[in-house]
Amino acid sequence: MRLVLIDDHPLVLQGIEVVIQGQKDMEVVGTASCGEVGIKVLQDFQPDIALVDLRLPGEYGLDIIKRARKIAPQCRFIVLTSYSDRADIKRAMSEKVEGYILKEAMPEEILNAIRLVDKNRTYIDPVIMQILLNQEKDDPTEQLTPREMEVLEFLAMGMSNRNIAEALFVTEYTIKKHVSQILEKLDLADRTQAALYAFSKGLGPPGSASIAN
Amino acid sequence: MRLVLIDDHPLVLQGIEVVIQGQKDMEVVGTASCGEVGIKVLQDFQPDIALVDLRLPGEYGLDIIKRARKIAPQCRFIVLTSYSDRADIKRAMSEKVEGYILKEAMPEEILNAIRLVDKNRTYIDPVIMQILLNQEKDDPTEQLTPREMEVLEFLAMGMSNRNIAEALFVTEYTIKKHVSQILEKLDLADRTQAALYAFSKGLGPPGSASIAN
DNA sequence: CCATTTTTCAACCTTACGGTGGATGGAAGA
DNA sequence: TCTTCCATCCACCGTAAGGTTGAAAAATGG
Repeated sequence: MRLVLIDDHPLVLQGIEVVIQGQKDMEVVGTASCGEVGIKVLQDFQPDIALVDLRLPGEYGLDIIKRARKIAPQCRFIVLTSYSDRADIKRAMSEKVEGYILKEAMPEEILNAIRLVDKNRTYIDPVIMQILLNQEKDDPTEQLTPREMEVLEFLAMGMSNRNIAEALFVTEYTIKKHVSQILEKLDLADRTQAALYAFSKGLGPPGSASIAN
Repeated sequence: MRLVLIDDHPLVLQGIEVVIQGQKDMEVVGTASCGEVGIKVLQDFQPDIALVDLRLPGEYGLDIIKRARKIAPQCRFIVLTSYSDRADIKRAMSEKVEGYILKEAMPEEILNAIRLVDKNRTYIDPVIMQILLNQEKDDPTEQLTPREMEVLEFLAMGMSNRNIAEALFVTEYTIKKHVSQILEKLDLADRTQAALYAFSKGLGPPGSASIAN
């Protein structure tokens, strides 16, 4: 198995490399600490499996995977993520990948995942699986219609009803209606609470929770 | 030098350990992956230096350091943090520690920091230093008076003027005045934008950005 | 002690916001 | 086909929010 690692933390890189060096059926053929280099490495080495961090400087790890699919079609991708990133995980599920592992996981679990994926199976960390299930069970945003979700995202950007109306090419009346529905469904008092709620769930300007100022 | 490592990511732990094993003047005497165990380890081994992750499950790494000061007084503390946590860094500066390093840093930099701290000096990653300087230079919240900051925190909790007034034992007029001042000073349109702004800076309900849902 | 800033309170006005009720057309599904 | 849900638009109403101006304690700092 030829592996490529993409993570912006040298220590994590080192850690994984050490874990893998102990296995004789695996080999790390290349590493990268940002997406740009990562793409290049994937193209050059054409590995069997790539471990990619979800959070990379500049662009999301998922965008890199999307691009990498084209230049390294045979490569399977395993997403590395942290438990504290769970707000992003749901969004991450949109792009299909072969595996999800938590950085909090034990090294053995990582090896396990790699071997499973090598056998053309999918590995999703049980903790992540549980997060997804729980989220879909009692997440009030599930009650929102697609259009309401769209409006909620604009709310999370601090926009007024009028601006949202212009952005969506409808009248302000319509937006007011949607906002009312959102507030009722989520049991919130006003748009500010809705904005904060949405923002805390990872909506709003991408990455602003971490990139803020 | 006797070191203790506290980080909830086994891979990072492994990475640091490998880096340090190559040095003959250093020795890792204990590791922990959460605050509770961390305190115990610090008490038992009484190390010279401890590397502590800023984000730990449950409580903030800083709270652990605060507690650890009492049970391991001679121990110097180096905070490990990620660049994406920079919203937390400012808050972290309140608790005085001997060193700050980024996980994105090269291993040599970490060794360098440890050696400096061992010589009773302080090491702050130049990138972090720059973040702090930039923040203090053009951070609009610096223009706010203490009272306005207080009100801003309530805004970040999604509270109405009336509720804030009650909480602070003043009239609603006063809060309206403060809110107007805040909006003008920060160049924002309405309370929602103010709330989002404050929230992204780490105000609002503690840790809700990451613990949400 | 004086100047400045901060905090507080107040009146007035305009606008945005949120609640309520109703109406329409379309799409999806039983 | 009929029903349900969704998205859209409209009107009315009350209240909250934000801008403006002014002013008077209170604290700060030289």
